[in-house]
Amino acid sequence: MQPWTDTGLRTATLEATRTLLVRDSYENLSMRRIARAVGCSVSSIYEHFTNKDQLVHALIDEGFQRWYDVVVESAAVPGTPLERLELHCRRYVEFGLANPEFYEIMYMHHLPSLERYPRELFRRASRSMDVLSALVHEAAPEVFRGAAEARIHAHVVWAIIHGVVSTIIAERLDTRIDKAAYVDSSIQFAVDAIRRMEPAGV
Amino acid sequence: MQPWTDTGLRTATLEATRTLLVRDSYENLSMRRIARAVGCSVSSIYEHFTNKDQLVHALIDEGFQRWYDVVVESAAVPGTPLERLELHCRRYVEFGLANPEFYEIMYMHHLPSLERYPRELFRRASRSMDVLSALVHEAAPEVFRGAAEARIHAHVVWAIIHGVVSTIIAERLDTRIDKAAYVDSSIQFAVDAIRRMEPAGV
Amino acid sequence: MQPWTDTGLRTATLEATRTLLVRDSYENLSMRRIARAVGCSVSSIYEHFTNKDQLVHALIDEGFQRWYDVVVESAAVPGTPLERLELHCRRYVEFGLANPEFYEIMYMHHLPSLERYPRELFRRASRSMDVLSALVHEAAPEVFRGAAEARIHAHVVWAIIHGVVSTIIAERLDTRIDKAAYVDSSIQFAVDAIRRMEPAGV
Amino acid sequence: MQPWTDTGLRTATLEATRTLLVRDSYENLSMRRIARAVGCSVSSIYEHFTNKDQLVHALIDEGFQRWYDVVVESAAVPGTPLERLELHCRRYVEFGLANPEFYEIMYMHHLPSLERYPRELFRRASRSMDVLSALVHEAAPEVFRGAAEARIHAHVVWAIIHGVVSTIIAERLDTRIDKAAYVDSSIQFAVDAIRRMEPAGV
DNA sequence: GATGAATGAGCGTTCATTCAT
DNA sequence: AATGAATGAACGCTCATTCAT
Repeated sequence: MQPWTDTGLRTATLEATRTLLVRDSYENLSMRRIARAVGCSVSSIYEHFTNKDQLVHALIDEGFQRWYDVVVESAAVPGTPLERLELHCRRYVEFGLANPEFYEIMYMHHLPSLERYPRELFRRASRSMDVLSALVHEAAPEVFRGAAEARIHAHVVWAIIHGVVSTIIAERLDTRIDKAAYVDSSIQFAVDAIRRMEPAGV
Repeated sequence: MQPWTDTGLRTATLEATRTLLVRDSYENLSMRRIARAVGCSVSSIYEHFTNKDQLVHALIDEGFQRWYDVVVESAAVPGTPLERLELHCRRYVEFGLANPEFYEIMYMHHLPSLERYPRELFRRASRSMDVLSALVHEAAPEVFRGAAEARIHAHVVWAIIHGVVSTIIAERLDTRIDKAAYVDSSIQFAVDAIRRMEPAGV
Repeated sequence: MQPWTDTGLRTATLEATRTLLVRDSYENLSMRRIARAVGCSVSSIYEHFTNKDQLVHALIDEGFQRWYDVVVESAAVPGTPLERLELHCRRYVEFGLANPEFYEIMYMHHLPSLERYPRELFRRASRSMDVLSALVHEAAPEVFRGAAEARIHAHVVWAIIHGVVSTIIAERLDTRIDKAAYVDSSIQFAVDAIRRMEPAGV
Repeated sequence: MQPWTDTGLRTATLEATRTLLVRDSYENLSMRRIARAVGCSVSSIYEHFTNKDQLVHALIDEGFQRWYDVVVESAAVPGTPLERLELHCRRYVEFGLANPEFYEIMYMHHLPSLERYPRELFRRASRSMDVLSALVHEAAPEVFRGAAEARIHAHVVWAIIHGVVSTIIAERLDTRIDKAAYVDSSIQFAVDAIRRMEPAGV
């Protein structure tokens, strides 16, 4: 049923890599460590992934797929556009905080090292962003002269929630700040700004 | 009078490191490369910095100092609190984009690797954040029941501008997005949200 | 009737190996690459060849067989002994330059790595040399007190043509030298030296 | 007095490499083996040679220098041109057989792997060949219409002696052949051929 | 204050080979 | 007859760091 025959080791490798990413961050990720974590030889990993890059790409891909699944599922939840936008934002933060290992390689990492990231995977990565753009457009249709303008605002919304998630993940949030309140405020911030655009357009 | 005796090599090392960070990114930073860039032996660098970590810490410190200088200078510019908040945000983005090498190690880098970052330096780092908190409090004084609440909102504001800068630096901004418009919209977003809080408090 | 049952894969393997030898030279020859070129698994090759060594030996053997075929065919061409000697030399150079991949493993390669090269194959390899010895003996029969002496001179003749071929194959020939003239002169050299022995014997 | 300060390790490395080349041939030469032979760490070798290539180049260079020293010394020996040509050939064979490790990397190895061999070193390598060309020209001056023609014949002479040396080094010489007689005959071959050119020019 | 020499650990990757199926 | 899975050893090379001078 699966597109690739799973020998177990492939899955185990991806899983171990994920774990290592959480514990030691990307910079300390090495094929040797992965092998040690999996409990197999280094060369065995090369049987399943041609490269370290390819292995990471596979993980990134899995991350974007997982996030896209959440996006699709959220988009199906009934509610006003603004409610759905808020849900989207909330799910984004939840996803990021629940999967920091994915989040880091998906969104926080330098592109140069991922330069050879295949075009097709890139496309898969941007699908979710398109949904957000559509949501923003839907939430304040009269405001934006076109999809282009909505796209900018979608990216601004994304800047907020990305700023929130990355700050928390990088452990840069002031310890005196209540995390939940911080997240709530940020999302409120984003949604309110879009909401207030409606009268502004009149 | 100076906290550290400067033989010239110390300064040269920091400078070379900065240059290397811009050119090759943090991942490719090595003591050897630095020494080669400075034109001295590796051990000479160890004469001035006990560690690679310590050297990077010194650079981070320098970055926070630079940013704080900008903050102080901006705070002195006359204008309404909201205007000064906007200026602060704009300067922040400018600073980040103009000094990506500093920005990366200051804000985007994992803490684990900097675990031993001394407490004192941390404090120096948060001074600028305090100014932002004060600015936000000042801009909408009746709204916040206390400094704590203002602090949260200041962090939300920061999440936005940090999201913007880090997205651009990590080269993750959709190529179809106009960068200037993106920056402007984001700052407008942040300031407007704080501004609209005024009547909300009534 | 055949000494080995040929499933097609054996032949395909030898063929692919030959191609790889031409393209990537012996140093880059690996079982993996061969398997990839053949389009089968690595283990399948091990089904037909117990070793990488054995596979190479089979190829060497094929090379010596090919060269022997040329030798036999050349020996059948009518002409004086000296003419046949010249033809032999010319064919040798032609064979070497046309099959550099064979030539390299046949004549230029270190023996140590082929230590286990079976005695029988060695014998097959020296048949051609025997023909050359016979030719030399025939060309100047009165000169040599015995086959032993003729054999030495045959090896000297071979040293020349081998020197020529290996120099060209190793790309060590001075670029200012015209290759054809170089080959012609060398062969002339060899044949003339043998020819002039005739009167010397008187 | 020496152009480079010798810490001993550099020299030891070159020496060990030479030894390994004789024992295990170039194909089995590895930085690890060298380090093991020297009795130091791998990285220590990298302190003295930037590359494996560079290390081998240094050795090749030393080889060509050694051979050139012999060439110059031989050229100073009094005698007729033909006698000096013979001496040159004899010394060549002696040098090759006495320094097989040098000979292999100097003359028998594929160029591709040495592609990056610096131009200057190449020039140093060809100086000796120029001397041989001059010797051949001198030995039969009326024969050759120009230096170009002499150069070809010099290369033919070289093909002989190279063929002899490489055959012996590669252990490809028929065991029934007396090595000394083989060498003598070859050299006689080469010199006689050049000598007989004199009357041929009349 | 500065350096040359040295090192052990680690990196990504490739290799020939084995073995159960 | 053929294969997928796995492995240990080796490869060239870079790293942060130490230490005697």
